[in-house]
Amino acid sequence: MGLLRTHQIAEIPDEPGAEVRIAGFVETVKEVGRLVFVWVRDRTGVAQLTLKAGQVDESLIELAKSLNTHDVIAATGRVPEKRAARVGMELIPRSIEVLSRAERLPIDVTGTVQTQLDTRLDYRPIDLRSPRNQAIFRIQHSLVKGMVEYLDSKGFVQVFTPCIIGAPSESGAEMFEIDYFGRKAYLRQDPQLHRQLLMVAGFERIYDLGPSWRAEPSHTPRHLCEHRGCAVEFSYISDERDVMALEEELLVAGIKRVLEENSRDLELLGAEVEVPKRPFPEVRFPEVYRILSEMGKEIPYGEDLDRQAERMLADYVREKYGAEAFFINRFPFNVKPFYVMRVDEDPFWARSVDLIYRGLELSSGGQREHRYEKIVEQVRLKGMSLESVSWFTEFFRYGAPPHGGFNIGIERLTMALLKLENIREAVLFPRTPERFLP
RNA sequence: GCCUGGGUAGUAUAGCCAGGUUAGUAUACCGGCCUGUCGAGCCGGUGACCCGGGUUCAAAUCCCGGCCCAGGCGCCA
Repeated sequence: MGLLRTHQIAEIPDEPGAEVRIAGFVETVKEVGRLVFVWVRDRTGVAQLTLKAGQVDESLIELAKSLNTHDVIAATGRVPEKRAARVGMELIPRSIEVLSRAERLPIDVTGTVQTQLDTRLDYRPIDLRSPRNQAIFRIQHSLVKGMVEYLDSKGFVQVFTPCIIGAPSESGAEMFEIDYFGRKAYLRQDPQLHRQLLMVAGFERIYDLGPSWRAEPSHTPRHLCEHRGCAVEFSYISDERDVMALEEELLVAGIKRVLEENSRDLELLGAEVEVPKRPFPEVRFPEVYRILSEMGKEIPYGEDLDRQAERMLADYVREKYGAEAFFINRFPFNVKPFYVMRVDEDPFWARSVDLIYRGLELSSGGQREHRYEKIVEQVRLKGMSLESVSWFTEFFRYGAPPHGGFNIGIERLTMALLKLENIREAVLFPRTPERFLP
């Protein structure tokens, strides 16, 4: 592929005498006496060019000595009779072509001196050259691929729902306001409501892979202003347990793909990954209050969990079930948005489910209310004006199947899977309250 | 948004509390030595106290203001 090179570095044949042309970034130039070693890295690995006086032209040795770290070069050479380089493949070069010169790098991408995340993000395209960073995104790719393959196998259709919406009707989080031809519009904070409208439309099984935006000035290692989600919605469920079962299988499918395809990347990152055992444990409200109380944490009846409570529940589940992934079900309706389905027999509680993995909230979801009168009632209970959400609610007058879904945060999942210390490591170009460049 | 901590060469850090030598170290970079390096080694060199104001004989160090960063909480994916 491509005429500039004949081989990617990992594909160089282990045949003495074979001539190949490779290209990549210069990783290091080392002079040992009159010997010169040049390490070249492409996305597949490292090769060493070995320049020995008498074996290659003097002018080539001079050129090699003049190379800078991260110059981009192409080199033609042959595989030596006896390979001495431990770093990877070795070539005796016949020619070296400098494709692009590099100034001294502003950050260390080798890991010899750890650069702080914020500085690395200032120079993100260069930071991303490190094998470690590339491993993160290859793994993320496999995760998403595994999930998509699973959904496809179950007949789900990938759809694209709007990112610009005309009314700030979803729950809680602040939205980014934009100028829409002189009118106010908003960037979605979740594809939630449009997914539901596709259930009204009779699509039955869909997923939307796309961005969401939160205008919250969150200063934590697990929040972004822009993140991606794998948002799933499907119809004809009997209750929220069907949603949980699907979510379990989805997560397992993604993680299995990573284990199948990324063993070297996982090793490079020192990440320990296991496929979570199914079924995932479930803890329910109001028992959650009792569990926490026994652990010494009092949350008033009917109130939401805080971060500490979430972590304590994760500890509880790990100890009791040995599980890293679990569900929290039946949240109090008063802490959830208007569209969730309440439990008919005890409407204080909602069929609303969070998925926690390695102590981190990966998704919210559950069964949605599909009965028009109930939706209207819940809008009123939330103190919202029916008018503000009628663009959504009105369609439920014309028939809607029972349905549910969830939205798994891709960056959160990547972060938890690889035990990254900061979610910004799991995004190419993170958007946080302080940063929207590069 | 509230709270806490921080800002010293390209990068990462020591020094600050207890103000006073040429601001130390690692790495990067430049030059030199070395014919098998692979975190190469050895020798030499370049290079820094976030900005503004104040206290003081003297400020990287103490005080005030600003800007920037990180983390905790809240919100959540």
